[in-house]
Amino acid sequence: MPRKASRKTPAKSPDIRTVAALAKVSIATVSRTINGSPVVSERLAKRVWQAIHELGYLPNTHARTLVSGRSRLFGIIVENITNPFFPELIQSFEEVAVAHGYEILVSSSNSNPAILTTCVRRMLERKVDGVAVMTFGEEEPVLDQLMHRKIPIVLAEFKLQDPHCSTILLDYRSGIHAAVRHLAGLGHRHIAFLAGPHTLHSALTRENDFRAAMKTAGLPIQKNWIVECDHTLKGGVNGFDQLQALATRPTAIVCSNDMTAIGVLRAAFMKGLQVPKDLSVIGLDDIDFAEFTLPPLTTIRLSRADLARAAFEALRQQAEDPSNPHLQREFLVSTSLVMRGSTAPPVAD
Amino acid sequence: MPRKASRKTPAKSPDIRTVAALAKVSIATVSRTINGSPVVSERLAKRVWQAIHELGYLPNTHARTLVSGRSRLFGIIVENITNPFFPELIQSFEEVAVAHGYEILVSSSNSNPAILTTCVRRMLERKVDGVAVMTFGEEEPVLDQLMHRKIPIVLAEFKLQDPHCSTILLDYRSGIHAAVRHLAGLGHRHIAFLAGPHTLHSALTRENDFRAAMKTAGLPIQKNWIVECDHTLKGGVNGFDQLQALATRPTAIVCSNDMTAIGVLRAAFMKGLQVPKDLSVIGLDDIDFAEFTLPPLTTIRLSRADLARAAFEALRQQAEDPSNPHLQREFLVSTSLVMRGSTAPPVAD
DNA sequence: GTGAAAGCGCTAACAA
DNA sequence: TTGTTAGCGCTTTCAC
Repeated sequence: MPRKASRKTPAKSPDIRTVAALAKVSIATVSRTINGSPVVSERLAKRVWQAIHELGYLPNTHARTLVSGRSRLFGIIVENITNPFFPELIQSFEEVAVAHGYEILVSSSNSNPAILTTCVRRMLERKVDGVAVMTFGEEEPVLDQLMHRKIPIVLAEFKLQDPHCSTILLDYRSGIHAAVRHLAGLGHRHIAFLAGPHTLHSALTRENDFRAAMKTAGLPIQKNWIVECDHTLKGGVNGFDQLQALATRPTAIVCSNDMTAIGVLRAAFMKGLQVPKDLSVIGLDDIDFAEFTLPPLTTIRLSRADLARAAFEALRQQAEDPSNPHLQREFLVSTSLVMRGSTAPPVAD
Repeated sequence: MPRKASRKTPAKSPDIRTVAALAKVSIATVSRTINGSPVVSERLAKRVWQAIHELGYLPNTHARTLVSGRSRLFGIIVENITNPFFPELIQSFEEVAVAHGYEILVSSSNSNPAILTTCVRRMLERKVDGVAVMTFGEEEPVLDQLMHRKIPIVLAEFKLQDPHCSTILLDYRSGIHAAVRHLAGLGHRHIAFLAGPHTLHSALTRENDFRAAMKTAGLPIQKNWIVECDHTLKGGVNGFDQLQALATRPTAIVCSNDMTAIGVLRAAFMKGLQVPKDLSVIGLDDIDFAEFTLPPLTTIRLSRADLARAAFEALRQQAEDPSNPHLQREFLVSTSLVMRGSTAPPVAD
């Protein structure tokens, strides 16, 4: 009975030694082959690949990471995965990452500093090669942990004087100016802005760009017409209600993000206002859903794919080629107006 | 000049040896302390923790994984992260996982078998301790890879006779019966069903449950009134249009998921139909957004949190206690009707 | 061009 | 109770 032969050890999954044995080479050669080292002779390489396929061998990334010091893992921290903007961002980030042989670790901070800290800690334990912090302005508390350990980071809209930190600048200006110009061209003079939470850099930037755009367009800014919301649907509803309670009301509303705008659409409908006849609404982000609102939302598009690509590229450069003097530390992602059905000339007043 | 002292090696991050040295104990004691072994004396444990905090030491998970054979990593594969159902599921899954000291790897298959295969491969390389395949019925092609390697898997709505595979059964029946009963109670007799793609088990199950519910309610099923859509917004629009083109039209539509229902809402509005006055609509899932549609969507709630918890629990049991004879291999997640504003009695015909 | 061998940071036997 | 030590699976010198 071939007992000894048939049950060596309880059938572990094949490792580099198994492959080496089958291909009749050393494990070094197997390693070189897998990593595409040019020194291996074709003859041996072929035998190695053959063995690999035969065994269905998959290299153990943990072992690789341990010895090489590189995990090929990038973390991405978003504010809230439940906000449609982020899954689209994650999707694109995953795509580029996988295409380059990286894996990603996703976490939501839910705008909670304590959770954010935990996320970072977890990523540190998993030895990520870099972290994309896509929380748009709530990141300060954790930056230290990351920088301290010299982990590459990429931030949105927040510059940091640190050799390991890159920034993606979002050029809201172009999109917001286009939006205001569009509205002004339609004849609107009374334009409100539903801002995001003032704790977010991005929200502040957007608001400032709106103010600037209004000034450029020669339009008056009414203090009452800039109201701080929270980038949620419900926030948009509330913001709209606040605006409606005013003595003089705007004929158009620019929102700091699409969710807010969708909230406005909804609230306006409930109040019997017709968009765009009675009120023009413009969002920001252009989430997939914006196309399907009623009416379809005119909005300022911020490409998630562009953002994701920039974030990945920033991380990749830092991780793979940190000493390159031409390392790009600032990336720019632009915005643009996409016209749909939620804007029209104001009713004569 | 203290040159030698100040630059030992280029300041690597502290490892278990550094901690041991600082605490004046062996590395074994450090390891035991970290892992909560009860044998370490309080005195030493205290010194170790002290050193750990002082150094900001974080254990290297890759090293741990390598030696222990367990990565404390679970994979979760969803069909499409861009569908709002899934981020909510992922969010809950992440929460339970992290609470139990696990990390998660997220991937979208985008209903593409080739991508699915890649996802699984990546997860295998990262040595996940288990995979939750939440693609609702497109999983067959990859199951083999997973089972072959004896990785615990949990599937939604698909039973497999394999010792490493658990199943989460979704009890659509209760919810769908309640929905039909609700509609019948309102006086509807002409009820249509906008199904999901027939390639999905879950879609088929939902459709069958609808048929059964209609039968139970003593209502006729018209062949024309069951149309296959694709679980997207656009699909809902198309489905609605198809129904409208019919000679006799339903007064109520039950949809296989919320996105479809939202599409119907939108299409109905465009056609000048008022929901729920002219048409009742019921969705399935109860995504966050359902509450904010116009009118708010009456829908069959499928709790993502329950689903996520069940999936995690299934995986955890298999990963941590595979030989337990009481291991639970089937989990049930139920559904229930949540009434909102999209249903009403039919107009007299 | 190829192989032998030294670790990467940790856990788990085994000794003491 | 604590410490010593042998690997986990791999990459990477360094010889040959």
